[in-house]
This record gives sequence, structure tokens and C-alpha cells, in this order.
Amino acid sequence: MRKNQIRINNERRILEAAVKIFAGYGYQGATMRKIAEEAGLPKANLHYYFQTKEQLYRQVLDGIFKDWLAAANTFDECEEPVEALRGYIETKMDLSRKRPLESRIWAEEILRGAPLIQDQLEQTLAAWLDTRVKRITDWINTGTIQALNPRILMYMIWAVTQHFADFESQIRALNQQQNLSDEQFAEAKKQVVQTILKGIGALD
Amino acid sequence: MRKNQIRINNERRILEAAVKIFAGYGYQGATMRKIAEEAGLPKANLHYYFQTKEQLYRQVLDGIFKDWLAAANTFDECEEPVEALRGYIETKMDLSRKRPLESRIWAEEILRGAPLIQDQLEQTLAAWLDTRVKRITDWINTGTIQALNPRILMYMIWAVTQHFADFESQIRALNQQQNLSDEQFAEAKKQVVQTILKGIGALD
DNA sequence: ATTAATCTTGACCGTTCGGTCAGGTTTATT
DNA sequence: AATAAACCTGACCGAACGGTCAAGATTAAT
Repeated sequence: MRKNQIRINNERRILEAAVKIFAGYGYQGATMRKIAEEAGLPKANLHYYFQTKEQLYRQVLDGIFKDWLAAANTFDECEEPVEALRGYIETKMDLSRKRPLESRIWAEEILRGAPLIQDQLEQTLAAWLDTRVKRITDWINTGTIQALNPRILMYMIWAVTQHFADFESQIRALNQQQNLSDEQFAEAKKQVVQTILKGIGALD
Repeated sequence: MRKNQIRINNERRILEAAVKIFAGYGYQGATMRKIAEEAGLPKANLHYYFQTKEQLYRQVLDGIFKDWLAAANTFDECEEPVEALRGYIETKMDLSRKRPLESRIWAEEILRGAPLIQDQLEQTLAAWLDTRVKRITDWINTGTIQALNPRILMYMIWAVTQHFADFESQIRALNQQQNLSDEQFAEAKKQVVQTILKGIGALD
């Protein structure tokens, strides 16, 4: 069942190039020619490993979706709401910092109405969210945090953390044409955690 | 200087169609043919009023940018931070609810690195933000709200409010395939305001 | 060493894109 | 009524797109 090393290497090269190009130009704006150039391979070779542009794009999305879900590990492992939410928010912030391209591909797919991942949203992600909503509801029922709509809390966390990846070019333009430095980003991370936790009455 | 009525009408029709198509397909995915169909005009007619696709897109962006800045009126008119921020957040939420298409076009432009509006971001928007940052800094200095980075606060407000427009399809998929009802949206608006204001220590 | 399987690639194809244009029609001006 | 200005549009163009394919090169299996 183990694939040939050549196939493994080339598929990885192509997928990495595809992430860059899809993130930079969007699905429609990305061309197989650009991806081939980025990967350093002839265009026809891409079609040998991935039959169509859409299939290549789907595989890119699948990889992103897995990271999305995996980021919830800290959330699940912690007992206390402050720990769990802080860990989740920080993990999502780190993901935005380290892998902004993936975040932008995801954002564009949703922006376009999620034509290719609607099923995964309605099933896998919806189930994933339900589980976390239940945990938050428990916290509310035991009086650990104040009453609120857990879904809206999650939307807020997603919105804020992913904003630093998706709107990076806007933030840069508003920061003297400089990307946030590590220090600035650390400050942002701290303030985001602080504001949300305090905002839901989990601090003080 | 008053333009002919025919021109006024057709330019408006085309711009309205362009907003729909650009929002639904992105800049690259949108075609002059689709916009023409949506507007109910022959394609060649579009090029009579707007020489190129890019010029049409620029005019759409300009309109959105003006709404963006105009949304800050309540922010400027109010003296107290709670009033000012609540008003601004609510205005931005209402804008996301009533004009999600425009928000998505903006989001996609930023996502792609703001190739056409970088100058406006660096100048107009940067100056706009500076003014509001100064006001927030005053509040901090007079002890009305706790110490924080005003820019990051603004990013958070933008992120959360626009999320309800930009990620509408994701929220729908997580809400039994139904868009948020008016009641649900009102709840979200309230919780967003509450969380942010409380999060920055402006409440209680 | 031979055969089979896998990988590589330049050249090519039909389609669709943004954009052009000539020539006709309608509206405004005098 | 005549002239000018503005508006309309089917047909067309070169370029770029995703995708195909046959033929050669490389690697794996025996």
C-alpha cells in the first residue's frame, strides 16, 4: 500500500505550491500554469498526479480542515473554562500566525458560499461544534461562566483569531506598511485572550 | 454637469449587478457576461459605461469604502466610550446584516492582498483609524476604560462584526442550514456588544 | 537482461475570457 | 426639420484557460 517515493515527493511539492497559489489568487484566479511554475514542474505533470484543478483544490481544503479540527485539542483537554478557552484561542492565534495561507484559502471558500465543503461543514464541523457547545453549556449550568450563547462565542473566537491571517494585508497597511512584529503579535494575542475571557465573565 | 438620466439609470443597474456578481464569484470568477445578464443588458453595453472590468470593480470598491467610513458617525458623535463603542459595533453589525455582499467584496479584496485599494488603506483608512485611536487613548488616559491597545480593539470589532457577513455560509451550515433569524441575529448583536464592552472593562 | 509499470513532457484542443468596433437607433439641441 | 450627440449591440478578436495525448524516459519487478 506504500506509495512510491517519487509520487510522495511530487504530490507534496504540488500541494505546497497549490497552497501558495490558491491563497494568493483565489480558486478562480489560480491557474494550473502558476501552480506548475511554483512547483517547478511542467503543467501536464500536475494533471498526472491530480486529474483536475478541482481535485487538487479539494485535497488542499481537506488538509486545512484537519488542522482546523486538530486545533481544538487544548480545548478538549482542559477542565476549566479559562484554561480551555485560553488554550484554544492561543492555538488559533498561533495557527493564524504560522499558517496564514491556509486560513485565507478557507476564508475564500466560505466567502464563495462553501461550494465544495458544504457537506463537511454541515456534518463534521456541525458535530464538532455541538460537542464544544455542550461543554460550554455545562460551564454555564455550573455557574463557572456567565450565561451566553455558546455558538456566538465560538463565532467570535473564530472571527477574531482568523482575522489576523485573513486581513493581514489590511493590518499591514495600518501598521506603517509593516507586518506585525513578533512582539506586536504577542501583544495582540494577549489582548484578544484577555478581552474575550473577561468579556464572558470568566476572569475577575 | 448633470448627467443624462439614461446614463444614471444604467450605471446604477450595472453597479448593482456588479455587486451581486463580484460578491458571489470573486473578482476573477466574476465575468462581464454574468454581470451583463444580471443587469439585463448586452455585454458590449457594459463596456460603453465602464471601459474595463477593473474600472467597474474599482467603482464598486469605492462605494463600499464610503459606507465603511460613514459607519463611524455614531462613534464620533458620542462622548462616552460605552455609548460610542456600542453605537459603532451595532452599526457595523447592522451593516453586515443588511449589506453582506459589500462586506464580502471588501473581504476578498483584502484577502488577495488589497491590490487595488492599498493606497486608500495606507492613507485614508490609516488616517481614519489614527483619529479613533486618539479618542480611545484619551479614554484610557482619563481612566474611563482600562489600558489596552486601541488598534487591536478596532481589529477585534471589525473581525467580529464582519464575520457575520463574510462567513454567513458557514454560520448557516452550523444553524440547521438556516440563515440566522432576526431574533438570532439580535441576540448575536447583543452578545457581541456585551462581550466586547465588558471585555475592555467599560461595563460593571 | 528483459519486461512491465510508472513517470515525464511538448504540443495541441475546444472553450471562454475581456475587450473592440462598425453601424444602426434613440434622444437632445437648435 | 435637421443636425449632433449619446446610446445600443451582434459579431468578432487575440489571449489564456483547463485539460488531453502520444511518445519517450526512468524506475521497479522478474
